[in-house]
Amino acid sequence: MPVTIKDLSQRCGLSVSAISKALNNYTDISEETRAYVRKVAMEMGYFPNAQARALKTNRSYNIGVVYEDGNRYGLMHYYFNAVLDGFKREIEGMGYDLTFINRTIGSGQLSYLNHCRYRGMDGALIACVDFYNPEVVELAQSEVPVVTIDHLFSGCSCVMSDNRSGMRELVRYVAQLGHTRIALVHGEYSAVTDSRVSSFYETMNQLNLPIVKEYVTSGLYHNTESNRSAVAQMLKLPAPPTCILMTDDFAALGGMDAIVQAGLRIPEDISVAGYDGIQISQVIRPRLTTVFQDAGRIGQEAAKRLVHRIEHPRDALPAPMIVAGQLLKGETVRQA
Amino acid sequence: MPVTIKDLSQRCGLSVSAISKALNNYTDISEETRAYVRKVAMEMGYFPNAQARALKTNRSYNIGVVYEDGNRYGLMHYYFNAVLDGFKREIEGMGYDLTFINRTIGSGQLSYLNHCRYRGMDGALIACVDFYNPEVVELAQSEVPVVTIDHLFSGCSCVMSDNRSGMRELVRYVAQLGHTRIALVHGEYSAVTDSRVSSFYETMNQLNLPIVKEYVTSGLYHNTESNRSAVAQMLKLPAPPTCILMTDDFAALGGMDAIVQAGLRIPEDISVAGYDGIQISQVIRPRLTTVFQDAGRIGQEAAKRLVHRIEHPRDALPAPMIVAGQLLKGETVRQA
DNA sequence: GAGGGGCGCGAAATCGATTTAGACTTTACA
DNA sequence: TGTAAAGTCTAAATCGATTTCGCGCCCCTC
Repeated sequence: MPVTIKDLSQRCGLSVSAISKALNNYTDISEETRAYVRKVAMEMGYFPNAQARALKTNRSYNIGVVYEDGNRYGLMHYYFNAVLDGFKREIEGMGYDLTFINRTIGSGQLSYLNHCRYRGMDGALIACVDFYNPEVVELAQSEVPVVTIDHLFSGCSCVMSDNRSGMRELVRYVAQLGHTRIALVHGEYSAVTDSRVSSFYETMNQLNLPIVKEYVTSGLYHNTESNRSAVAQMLKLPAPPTCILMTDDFAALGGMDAIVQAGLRIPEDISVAGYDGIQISQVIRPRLTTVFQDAGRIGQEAAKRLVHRIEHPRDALPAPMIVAGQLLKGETVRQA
Repeated sequence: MPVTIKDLSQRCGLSVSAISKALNNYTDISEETRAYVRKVAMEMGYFPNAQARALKTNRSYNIGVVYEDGNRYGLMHYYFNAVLDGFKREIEGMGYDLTFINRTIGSGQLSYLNHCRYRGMDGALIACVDFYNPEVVELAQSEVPVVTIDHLFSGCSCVMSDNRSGMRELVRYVAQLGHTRIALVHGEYSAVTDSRVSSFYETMNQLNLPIVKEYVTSGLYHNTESNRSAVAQMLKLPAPPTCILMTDDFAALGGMDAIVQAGLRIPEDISVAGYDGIQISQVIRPRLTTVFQDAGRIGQEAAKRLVHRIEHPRDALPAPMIVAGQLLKGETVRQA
């Protein structure tokens, strides 16, 4: 059994409260006593009981992670896993633990918000979810400090990837290589999709490139099949595009496969690009042209912001942080 | 503020203990009262405070996950993420939460075991770690119920993939296609590596195939560069192998790249196979020949075993569960 | 009608910490 | 020298639950 504060009290010949104060740097404990208590605590291998402390202080040093999308990719989502990994490293370094939030308790059901309250979460990270889910909205607007990734709720901290400039750079790059018939397979409705699609239109307009209605179509993020069929459709057009931008790197694999199946070569016959810059995109051949989003850093920044919000709740909420992407010139886009 | 049991007590005109008993199905509360309390609890949106309950009962309904390997792939490890995903779904369905175990607490350090105690974990999943790490061993041999993936500790529940039969099937398959110069790039030392390597030797012997010393070499799991260089080395041999088995699917991408760089084609000039059967392996072209391990199911079974162990501690420890793999005949191994 | 046995509920201790209020000792100062 | 002010520590309440023990009450039985 772990050593309790009571054990320390007995061993030191001091009251329980004196021990607690000594360990928590209260000023009404002499330097001498404090040092003595610390020494004994170390010797006996004492560490506080998290639940007892949390019960009294309302601080659990535990952060909830809402990480379930409707499509159930969950922990298999490459981009978000990288975000979560960065978040985890950073927040653990600051003394917090990470617990997944779900909607069950014992045999019953609980909303995300109540699950956070149930465990006394100090804050929550919302990533990889449907941000339009009412339960997600409820949590974001509650008293629980929340940080979101790639979606802005009023009153919440937020870190987002700069999808506008990423898409702009990408379009400019392929345009500069001579492509004019550029297609976009975008993901399902979300803030991210919104930024990318509108940036796509904007940039195409700025470059005086024609926007063909059939060239802009909808797929699903992280879903190879949806990109496969979207691309297959496009290839059947009388005048197919010469370059196709996919929803993301992983899904791009499906789109690329459709191209190969159609007997075309990448990039000799048709160019493609992804988005995200996940690890595999740079390991496969041909190396994927894509926009790298520093997911690890995004997670890290999210952790910093959330902890600041928890520990300094009265500070003004800073503007959402925008993390710039970086164009990776791979081997899948070729001079047109 | 959440509703407490005291609020319920006032509202119902019953003692706090009566409320608690009613909600916990004690037999000394009348059916009528029980129903009444439940109804009011529902109306007021009551749910218990996890820390208060855990403090008293020593049951946190929280499971620790040790998930940090020395190589820091952590949450980016495709195979283990799939295991964790299956584990998470299953265990959440049984009313438990998942918290990552690390080695910090506030500003100090804590062993994995003490971190579990600190949070009052009901049990722990050990996956994706160096199983020879002394702290991991300490946790496995402690009073905390533990389930491990792909490594057997005495006294612990365990679910493992059948690496012996998987490797056997794979070797037989490529041999049957006429390959005799079969190479193996295996991963770093571990129980899994051990099974695969010894099964490789066994099967080669059974098939009366020659084992060339230079054909068996060491790489690192999940590391494309190590497989790349291992394969590059082999290709320089006077008589290179005609088929190379890699540490795993992801790392195989590096090995395959080395082959392409050397101006060879897959599988026309040389055959390759991976291991794991992760999602991307079946999306890339050529589709990778590999052994599929049902990671989701492995995680799920691990969850079931762990919970059983927690809830029925006196039951005899069942033998480790061995989950069979399944050969996926892709497009990267060809008739020799 | 007195004793015995359920039944239904309440009082109080408890888990392991934190924190307020107060007590006692020593020092400081007029 | 007396009193105020520090300086150090203790006692006890508290957080929100669970659980043991015991107390009435009703009914049954002899």
